[in-house]
Amino acid sequence: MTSAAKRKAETEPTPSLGGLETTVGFVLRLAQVAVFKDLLAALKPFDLRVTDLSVLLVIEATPGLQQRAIGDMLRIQRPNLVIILDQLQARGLVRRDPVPGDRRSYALSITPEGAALLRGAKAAHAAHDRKVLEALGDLEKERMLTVLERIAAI
Amino acid sequence: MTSAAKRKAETEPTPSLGGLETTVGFVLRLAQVAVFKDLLAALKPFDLRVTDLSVLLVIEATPGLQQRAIGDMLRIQRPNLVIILDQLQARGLVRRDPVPGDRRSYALSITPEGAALLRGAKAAHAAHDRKVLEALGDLEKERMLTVLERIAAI
DNA sequence: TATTGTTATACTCTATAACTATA
DNA sequence: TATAGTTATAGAGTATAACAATA
Repeated sequence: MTSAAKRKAETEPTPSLGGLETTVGFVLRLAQVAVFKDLLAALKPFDLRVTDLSVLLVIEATPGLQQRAIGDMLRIQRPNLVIILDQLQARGLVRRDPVPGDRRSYALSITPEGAALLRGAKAAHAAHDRKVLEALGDLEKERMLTVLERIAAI
Repeated sequence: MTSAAKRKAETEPTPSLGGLETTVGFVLRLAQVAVFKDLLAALKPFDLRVTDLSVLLVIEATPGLQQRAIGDMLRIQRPNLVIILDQLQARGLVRRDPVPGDRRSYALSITPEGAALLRGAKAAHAAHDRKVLEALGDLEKERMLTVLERIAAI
């Protein structure tokens, strides 16, 4: 041990997280950050952020949906969703079509190009999700989802 | 049903999350946001953010700790931690004392005022944590922590 | 009056480069 | 040369107020 290291060992106490490490909230946060980082990396080849993918998935699942509905479902503020859709539309991935009977809103849908990109992105998403599921071990996914939903409803 | 509502029902399909709702990552995110929102509200009376509390807890648990060590433990970039500590110090909650043998760094500690505030904040934190634990139902906390730690290590 | 989408803006969190003073 | 703390700044992500067009 060098004298500097020795002095360091004398001076610095062994650090502790002060109980934080046995807190669900703290570990929940670490897990969520890790999952989003991993998913973001997986979506990199498609130039999509996590939010972009979620918006595309919702539109694909329910074509004709209006912006307001998507924002409500994904908890994205309307002004922020405008920007996201502008970008996706500029890339030719989604369309904003007129809604018969309501000229205020748009019917959103995925373009063929969007669908093609989504196929790859969904495969990457699935691979990522499998990694997360492996971390669950023998804890059933449904059990985990139920608990997380209950926490989300706090 | 009004004619507007009827037209709405005809036009808008029943929306779906497109499989997102059965994804651990998505629900994990909802849970984490809910937990942090609840904790932030619980800490409001003490004028502390979640990060402030975690920093105070770590310093209290290990007095004499240096800024770098705290940043590493809590995953806070050093430049950002400077601001946080500046604020806590300006409020008289923490102290930056000289470290014998290394004039580059500071030994951090909680002041009596900080300790007094922390007592209340810790009680609020504990009450919040009990709410989270209730949402776990019969799933043991240790089991949950283990799974979340494994996910965090993805 | 209320609602959809929009614009502009602000606030928080997080991240990076470069500096200083020490080691 | 490397490290601790700092400064300045930039980039996400998120939030609110106010507007135009339409209901």
